[in-house]
Amino acid sequence: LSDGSFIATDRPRATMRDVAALAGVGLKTVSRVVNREASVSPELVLRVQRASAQLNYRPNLTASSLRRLNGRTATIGLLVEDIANPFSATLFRAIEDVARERGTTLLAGSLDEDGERERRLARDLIDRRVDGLIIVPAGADQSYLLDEQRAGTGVVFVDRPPSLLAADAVVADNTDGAASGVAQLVNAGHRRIAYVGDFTTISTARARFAGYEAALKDAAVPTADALVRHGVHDAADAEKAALELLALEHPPTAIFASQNLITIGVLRALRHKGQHRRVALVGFDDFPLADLVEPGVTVVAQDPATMGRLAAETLFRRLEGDRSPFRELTVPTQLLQRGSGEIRP
Amino acid sequence: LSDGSFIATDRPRATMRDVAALAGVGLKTVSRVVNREASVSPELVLRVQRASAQLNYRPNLTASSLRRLNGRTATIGLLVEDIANPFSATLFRAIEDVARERGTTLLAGSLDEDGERERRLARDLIDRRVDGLIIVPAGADQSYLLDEQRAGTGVVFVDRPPSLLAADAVVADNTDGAASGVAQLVNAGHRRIAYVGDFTTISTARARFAGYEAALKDAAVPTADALVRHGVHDAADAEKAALELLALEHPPTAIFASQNLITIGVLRALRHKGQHRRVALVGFDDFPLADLVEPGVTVVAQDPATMGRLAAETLFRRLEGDRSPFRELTVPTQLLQRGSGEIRP
DNA sequence: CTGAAAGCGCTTACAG
DNA sequence: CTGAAAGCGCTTACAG
Repeated sequence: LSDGSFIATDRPRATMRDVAALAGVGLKTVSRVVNREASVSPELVLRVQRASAQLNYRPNLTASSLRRLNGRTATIGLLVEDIANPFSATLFRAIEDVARERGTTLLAGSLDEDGERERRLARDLIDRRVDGLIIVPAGADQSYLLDEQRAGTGVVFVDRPPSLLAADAVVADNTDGAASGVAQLVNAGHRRIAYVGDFTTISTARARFAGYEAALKDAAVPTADALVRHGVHDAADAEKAALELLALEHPPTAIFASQNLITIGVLRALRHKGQHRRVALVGFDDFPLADLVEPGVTVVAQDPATMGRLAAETLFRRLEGDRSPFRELTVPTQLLQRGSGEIRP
Repeated sequence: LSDGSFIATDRPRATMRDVAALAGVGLKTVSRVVNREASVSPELVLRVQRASAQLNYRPNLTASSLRRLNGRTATIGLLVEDIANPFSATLFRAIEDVARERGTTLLAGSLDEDGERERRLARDLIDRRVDGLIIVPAGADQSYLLDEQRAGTGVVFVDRPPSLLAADAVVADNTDGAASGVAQLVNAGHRRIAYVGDFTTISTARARFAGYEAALKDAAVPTADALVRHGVHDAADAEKAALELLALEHPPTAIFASQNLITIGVLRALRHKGQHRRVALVGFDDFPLADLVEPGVTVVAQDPATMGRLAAETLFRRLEGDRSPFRELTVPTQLLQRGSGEIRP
């Protein structure tokens, strides 16, 4: 064990050639042993393994994939909104578990709703020759990936479908799910139901707003522009928007929030105003501890673990040669009644 | 836009050679343009760019790093406990932000406290020739990385220091932080303070337990084995352990939890038994919504964003040639009093 | 069962 | 300013 000073021998890494020389065999024999090809005599296998261990040899995967016929790197890329968001983190973990079974490693990045960054990071992953990409798209146009698809890279979208590109996608039942959440509020007796949602450039935000409108229409509840807030993206925005709604002359008696951070922000505003037991709240997308606050937060729960698993399985099927038509898989949501959505006006 | 059928031209990807041929220049000239080397005539630059665009050329980063002298791949590897845990996810995001400024991409994996998996995944990342590794170690021996360090790979540990290996590390002030949390409970008047903590194989769990013991000793409060539960790793374990503690003949009047999932599990048990306003609770590591439950959960908050940033900055300094002695950076924790820790016996 | 030669897509070292 | 040759560490295609 060192005394803490920096170790910098910069001892060069042993190559296959070095192992071959030490073992007294040809380069190709070392390659066979490393790749566990059967046809090597036990004695040579042993000599190669000894030399490998002695030199602490580690194969260079990037070099091997260069010459390999299929060019596969056993790497896939994942682009999400923000890895620090629990939805994205759960997606990552589910995809990681599927990838691990295939000996595949994940490159990942956060897009922060920036379409330009999406293109830049996707290009970066392509330049590293990932076998496939799983993307929560931020931009409004994914046609830049067409040539990539043609070159054989697997491309699967998750959470949001692609625009201007045909590809596989795994999404939640955003419209129906949102409608079920709003219907819950209607059934509790509410008529003044506010909507606090994300940028309308985001397809899921549009779909959820459509569900909100549909549920109101179904119940013959008139919509009111004053109760609708688009373009709210994080918890701080949402808290502000909710405070404004509560300050209206005719404030809402219930609020529907289009994603987890918005729900949390609205919740903070309700707490701040002491209205959390009086104004009903339903959020889209579940979040940790939603059941432990008082009252518990009623949510339309998505299933990000299933969405991630399905996206990864779809990608690997494509990489294994599946050429069937593209599919859009819809993962059901589930209304979890915990109290906040059952408050009556 | 396609009709939804699978596109599979498998049009081969254009290479630098193809671009050179189409532009009517030498291979090296294309390389110069791609790498933005100055000494190319404007006319040739234009021809190369036209040909590149026409062929939808994308450079192969793995091929370029192969021949490049420093062998750098502009990729770093991150191994955490579980990317779905908010602590790990925040760490990832902070490291990602530093890496992005350096044009570097992240490969990441979850270890689930499995030392064998740590070695396997670390080897996998090494075989992909990452420039550096940032690791939350799961195993009890990181000496397997010594040859890697010598070969020039940057290795930085975060959250937990390495064992049997000298390397840079960024950690929280686990012992002092835990002691401050337990001191809060002592100051509120408690004498029967339980400890619910993780596996003692985890160095941070040991350090936090040491803080618990030190705070009790400082206050001349005798320790009681019946009030100490080690080996609790997730929320379900913690809920069970807390229920057992509450069922003791002389149950604790306060509980100290050694990490975020344990705190949440203990909280569930207290709720379940209707004891959350009677039994005090302090947790190590903050978590979302800890301030929104009632009473708010008093925690010893870590700063995973700062820890991740410092770890990444340390790694990049090493990659840029810093040869100073290894350092262990300690990031302070902060006691956040929210109510649960201020409950009196 | 084994290995020498060629080549993957690029950068390096060198010559013009 | 430009490009032909050699080589990075490996796999392929082939010959023995």
